[in-house]
Amino acid sequence: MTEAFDDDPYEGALSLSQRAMSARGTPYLDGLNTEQRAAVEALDGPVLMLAGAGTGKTRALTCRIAHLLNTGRARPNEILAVTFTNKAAREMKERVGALLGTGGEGMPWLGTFHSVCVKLLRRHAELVGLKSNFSILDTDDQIRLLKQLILAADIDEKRWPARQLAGLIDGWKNRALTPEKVKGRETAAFNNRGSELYDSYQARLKTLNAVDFGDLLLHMVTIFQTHPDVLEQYQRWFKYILVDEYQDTNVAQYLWLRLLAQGHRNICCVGDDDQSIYGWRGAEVGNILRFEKDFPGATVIRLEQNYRSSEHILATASGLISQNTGRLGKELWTQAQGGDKVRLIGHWDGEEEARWIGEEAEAIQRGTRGNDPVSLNDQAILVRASHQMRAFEDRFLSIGLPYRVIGGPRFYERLEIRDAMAYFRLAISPADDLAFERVINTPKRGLGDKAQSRIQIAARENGLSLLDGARLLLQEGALSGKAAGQLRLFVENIIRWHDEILSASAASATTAAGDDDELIEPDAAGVAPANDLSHVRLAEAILEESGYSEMWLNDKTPEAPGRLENLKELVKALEQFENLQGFLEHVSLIMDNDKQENDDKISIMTLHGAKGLEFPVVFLPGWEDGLFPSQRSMDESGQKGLEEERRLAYVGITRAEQLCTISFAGNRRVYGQWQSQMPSRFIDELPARHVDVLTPPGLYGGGLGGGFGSDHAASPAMADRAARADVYNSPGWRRLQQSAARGGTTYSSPKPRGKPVVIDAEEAAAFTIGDRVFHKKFGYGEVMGSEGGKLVVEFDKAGEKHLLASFVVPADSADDVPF
DNA sequence: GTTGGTCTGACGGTG
DNA sequence: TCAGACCAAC
Repeated sequence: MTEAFDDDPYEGALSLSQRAMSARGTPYLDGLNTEQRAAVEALDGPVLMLAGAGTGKTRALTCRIAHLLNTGRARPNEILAVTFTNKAAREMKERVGALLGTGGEGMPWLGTFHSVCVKLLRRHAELVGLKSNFSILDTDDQIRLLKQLILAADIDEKRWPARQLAGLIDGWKNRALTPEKVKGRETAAFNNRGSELYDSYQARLKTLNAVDFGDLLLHMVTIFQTHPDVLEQYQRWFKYILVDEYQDTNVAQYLWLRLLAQGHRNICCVGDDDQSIYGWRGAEVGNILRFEKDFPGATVIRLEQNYRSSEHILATASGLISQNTGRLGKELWTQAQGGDKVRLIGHWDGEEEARWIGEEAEAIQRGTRGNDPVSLNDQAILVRASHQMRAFEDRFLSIGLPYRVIGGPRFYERLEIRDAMAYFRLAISPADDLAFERVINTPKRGLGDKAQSRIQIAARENGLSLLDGARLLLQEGALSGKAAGQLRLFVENIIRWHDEILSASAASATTAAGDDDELIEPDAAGVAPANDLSHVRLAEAILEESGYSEMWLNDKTPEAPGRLENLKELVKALEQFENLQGFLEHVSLIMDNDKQENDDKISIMTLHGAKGLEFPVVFLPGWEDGLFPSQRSMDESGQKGLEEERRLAYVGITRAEQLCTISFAGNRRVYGQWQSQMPSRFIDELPARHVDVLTPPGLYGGGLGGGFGSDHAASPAMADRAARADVYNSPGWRRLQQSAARGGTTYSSPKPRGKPVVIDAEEAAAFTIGDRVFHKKFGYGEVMGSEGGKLVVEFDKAGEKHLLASFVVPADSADDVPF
């Protein structure tokens, strides 16, 4: 695990490249600052580029690639450059292309970790018992498969849901732990059978000739570790390695990189420990903190000049992040001066917050806030969790404010698209059992649970795929008339489609022969526009002949037309690909959905999704304890979790160039129930000097402030003083902050005691606020009030619950009740 | 086997 | 709020 990087046989390469450098100009170096330039020119040996938010990291990185190519140190296909997102990969490709005046193609190994690994794994699949045409399961498939395994293991799926198992297994894979390595590390989860389930999951994947996302990395690490010859080949091949967002790498990615970097030792990692926000999916900030130990003699370059944000915004972000411990430490600075302070405003509830932000965005767009007009495209709302988006969508729809949701439910995750894709998958590989299961009874073919389980049994007993199992049953005449007829049709269709694909690919194989030029491959399977569109026709035919399109035509629900529309779009998207196979690959890895739109719209996205982006105007709503920082994060990871949330806040603030507005609401609907919220503890950590508080008096005190938010902008200084006095110094604020600091359980504002709670006619006044009650599952608690006919009880152990009064009894009578 | 109604528990994000 | 699970009726 700790192989030393002690010997570097490529030191002599220097003179060669220097010769090359003098041959061509280096215009791309112009305009870089000293540090950026150092980062671009330190080509050899390990380099760690600590690049704070907005310091021109991508610029430095792309210039570095250009420089590598321009100085002749490496050919485009000898550079391995990995990113986390498709967006980042695309951007880098484009920018390198622009710098060099080439198309931006021609860097086959610039991509996401996953896409690079797929490419590698297709070449070496047999080393881990797969065929090179393995399919990539998405989360949905994964869950369905795990569900079956849990069922088969006779474990209560209620108690141990498949989602949780998926999380467990992902966690292991992120840490590069194979089932063998997990054995003996058993936890109580899944009745101590977690590793057993993991093992059978992997076995099942192998028989399905499939991998999940985690496997892409894990398998490659396994191959590199067990086949030194393969590893050496790539160590030699990749002369330079570049890694974006290094702080987000997990253990598997880290090992993968280290193994590959052992050859030339030319690895350049770019990252910012303050922007590490993916701990929950296994990212190890430790990787970046440890870089200099891992790669002795590494050059460390800090990019600290910020070109993005105004002075106050930067200072606010810095003040906040300085509360974190264990940082590598960077001092961001800017030449920019003046500008608006970060604004802070509290609202009565989430809807009010959405309303205010909508109005504010429009005012800023028109320039009626005393500012220059800012288009909606240049404004963004960044939320902690995607469910917060809804309030904004509702509001914006009703006032007709154009918006776009970025990273919302993705096109390819829609039901109808997944169904259609399952048909395509079956056509390509009829043995794809997961796809078979998905659509065997969609549209309804009268093949319900009973028929399906018979097919399952027939398949398992004979070691066949479900399709072949079904054929067997048909041959034996084991099914009754109607079901048999439908099944026969289904099976015959699949085989016919499959045959068409086979003959189509046989035809194209004769025309398109060509060997791999060493490790150079045509980029991703068939993204090039195809002139032969037979696969598009086939796709249409599949949707027709399966009866799938018809199913939605006959569907009277309001969403049916939209679904048909989506299916059309799907078929259209196919035109860009050479064949169905290439399309499926694209979908499983790319799956992104951001269309180029030219309309002026405000963006709504999650904080995670906003990383790497910047906007002149940014709104950061929902800064409430429990929501942000998220309760779950703190429960799961304690102090570490809180610091990660703080980094997320830092990422949010640093997205803003000119104007950043933080807001919180006193009340919010959670799971459709109203809940009182407390301002986020992060608000208290903002350096007051750089913050304008727009909150009017009385949000938490007496009368609830309606009517604020309109006039304070006219006299910001006054509003500032008045508001600060109220918000920062009011007893209410202090009390809230103190109870937050105690980590108190109370998310409810104080309620008057002794007032009867009317639940319904029968139960009227059965309970009073402040009553102690007992519930058979949640234990003892205190009645806080009522809502929507339900009792609100704060349980000592289980927290606040909303439940029917009939489920609790007065605490003192608990012993009398035979539960 | 299908449909439809009620009940329950989840909502952190990504490839 | 809302999807999925569950159960009763057709």
